[in-house]
Amino acid sequence: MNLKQHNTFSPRQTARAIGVSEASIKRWCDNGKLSYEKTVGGHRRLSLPVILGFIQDQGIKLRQPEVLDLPAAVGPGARTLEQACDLYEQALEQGDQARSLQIAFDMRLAGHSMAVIADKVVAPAFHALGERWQHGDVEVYQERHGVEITRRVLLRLKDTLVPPEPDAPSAIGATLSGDPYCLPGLMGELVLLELGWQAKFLGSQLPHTTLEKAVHDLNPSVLWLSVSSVGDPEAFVEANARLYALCLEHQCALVVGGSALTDQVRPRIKYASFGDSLQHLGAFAQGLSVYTRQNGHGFGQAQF
Amino acid sequence: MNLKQHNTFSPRQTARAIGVSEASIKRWCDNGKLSYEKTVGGHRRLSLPVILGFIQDQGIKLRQPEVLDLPAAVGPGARTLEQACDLYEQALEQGDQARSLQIAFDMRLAGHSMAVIADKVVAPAFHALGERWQHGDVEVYQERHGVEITRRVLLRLKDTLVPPEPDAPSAIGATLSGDPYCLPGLMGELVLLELGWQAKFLGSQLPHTTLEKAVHDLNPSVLWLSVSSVGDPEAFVEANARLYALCLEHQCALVVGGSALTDQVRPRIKYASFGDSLQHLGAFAQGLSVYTRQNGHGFGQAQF
DNA sequence: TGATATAACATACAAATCGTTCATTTTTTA
DNA sequence: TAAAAAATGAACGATTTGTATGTTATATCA
Repeated sequence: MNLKQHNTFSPRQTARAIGVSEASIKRWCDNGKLSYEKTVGGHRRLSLPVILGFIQDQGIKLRQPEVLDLPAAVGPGARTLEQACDLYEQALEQGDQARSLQIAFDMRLAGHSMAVIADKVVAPAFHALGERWQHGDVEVYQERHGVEITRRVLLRLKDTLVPPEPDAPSAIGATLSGDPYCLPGLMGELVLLELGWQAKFLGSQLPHTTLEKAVHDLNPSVLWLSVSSVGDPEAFVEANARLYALCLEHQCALVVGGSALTDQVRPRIKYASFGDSLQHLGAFAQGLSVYTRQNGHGFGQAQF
Repeated sequence: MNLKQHNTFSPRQTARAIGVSEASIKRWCDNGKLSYEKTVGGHRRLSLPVILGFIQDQGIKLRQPEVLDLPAAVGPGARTLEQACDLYEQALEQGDQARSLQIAFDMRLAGHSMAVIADKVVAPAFHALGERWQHGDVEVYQERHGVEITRRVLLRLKDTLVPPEPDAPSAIGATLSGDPYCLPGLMGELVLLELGWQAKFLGSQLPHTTLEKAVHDLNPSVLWLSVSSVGDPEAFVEANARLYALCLEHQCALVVGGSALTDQVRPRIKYASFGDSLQHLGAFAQGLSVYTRQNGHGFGQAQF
């Protein structure tokens, strides 16, 4: 934390807030358009009144006003994934979509994969939100709004991915009836898209019968099931067994994962791969596509 | 990596997209035909809503939509709203997101309001999809995937709207417990945004108690409830009564609408306004903001 | 305190935009 | 139809902007 420098900002922070490049800020400082002070080492420090006066004079918009509200919490974005998670949770709690988006983009710029962002930032942020709800610090509407916000953030992130090749392997994902949680499924789509797959998240609460139809019609290489909630365990196990058999028949790998697959349920279900996290899903998909590239199309699934 | 967060465009990009010379764009800016913002150094920046509004007013068409990150034509354009609805339904059935997006943008560029697109294209397309499902022509997974696709289309459409002013009246929307249909709520958000409101769709399946908290915390001028499905009618009537009372207290207009409000249910619920369609919601919001503008802030709701 | 990672410095460079002028095309007017 | 007016497109050097580089300052942590 940088607590010594209240109310002064680095060129980078200022640049982020205004929405221009760092170089421009420095130029304007040197031109005299922006007044500033120097540290003993020669670093520029800008005061809040100066920045606000500047944007008033020039008629510019503050693209990220929150950057100036929280000087301690910014820099090139959050340094660590944990910090990013905290900030993201905070942004969701405040219903601040712009800030949520910025945090997510910062992580992207820092080079983190979709899987890491999903596993280390988004998922734990919601976990923390749930904890705070149990303690009465957070209302349900805040959590739900957070889901809406995150959905939009994820779709924005999707636009940063290169579109898959037409001949890329395809995957479809869904949650089964009784499981209304759509975010893990959506994040799964992003993870697979990032790896070059043609991934489609079909939606949540799909009856297993229609998923069978989907496998039959779309003939994907992978079917991933996100399981965040299991309504009736017996029905789930039954649905899983039928899906597994169908996938075998269609040379499709069935991947399951999610927080609801506890030690009691997991032994009873069948799958080609099980993943605790989205990173697992990504790793499996990557291994699979390497395998098929080496051996041509059509692969068994006993190997996995 | 393309990580642009603010979609503003330079005169050159705008020129390429419209198919005119860069000089013309600059002239139109200086003539006041195109509103724009200036950077500190005097470079012009144009926003997407401004550009789209301009081409609507002038009756020109986008030669190269892809320059503005808009969907390029991939099939026949629709002439009428009915045609668009048919094509949209077809695209959903095929799980073709690009096509859905293009149809929606065609309508948008043709000058149709969000409310009209929602009422005349999206809603009837899903109605038709439901009909075809009953006849066994369409699977559940296709309808669900259509919901996912439409969610993304709506989000993209949102980018074509002018961002609300900070002092604009605010509205929050949601669906109550037992109602998982989120699309009408989302479309409501777009309709209100188009009219200049600060609108937030909080999500679906919200318990009425947390909505009461939300009204208390966020203090909106309007709470709109989308009702596409009513689980327990008694509970719904009870929740509605409590929300109505709370809204009265907070000078907040309660607007309800949705296909589940049949003649049997409607007489039993209380509201400031009832709407069969999103056009109704828009009309009510517009009337309300005119009224408040004339009479200052703080308005009763008996008038509505 | 000292080692290490991150951020800021100064500088240079490439790309895009600015304002302006002028030739060309299109539209309006006589 | 011909002339006048208006709109458009292209070109120019000057300016602004963003990115990349190697070096120095600051912050963090043991």
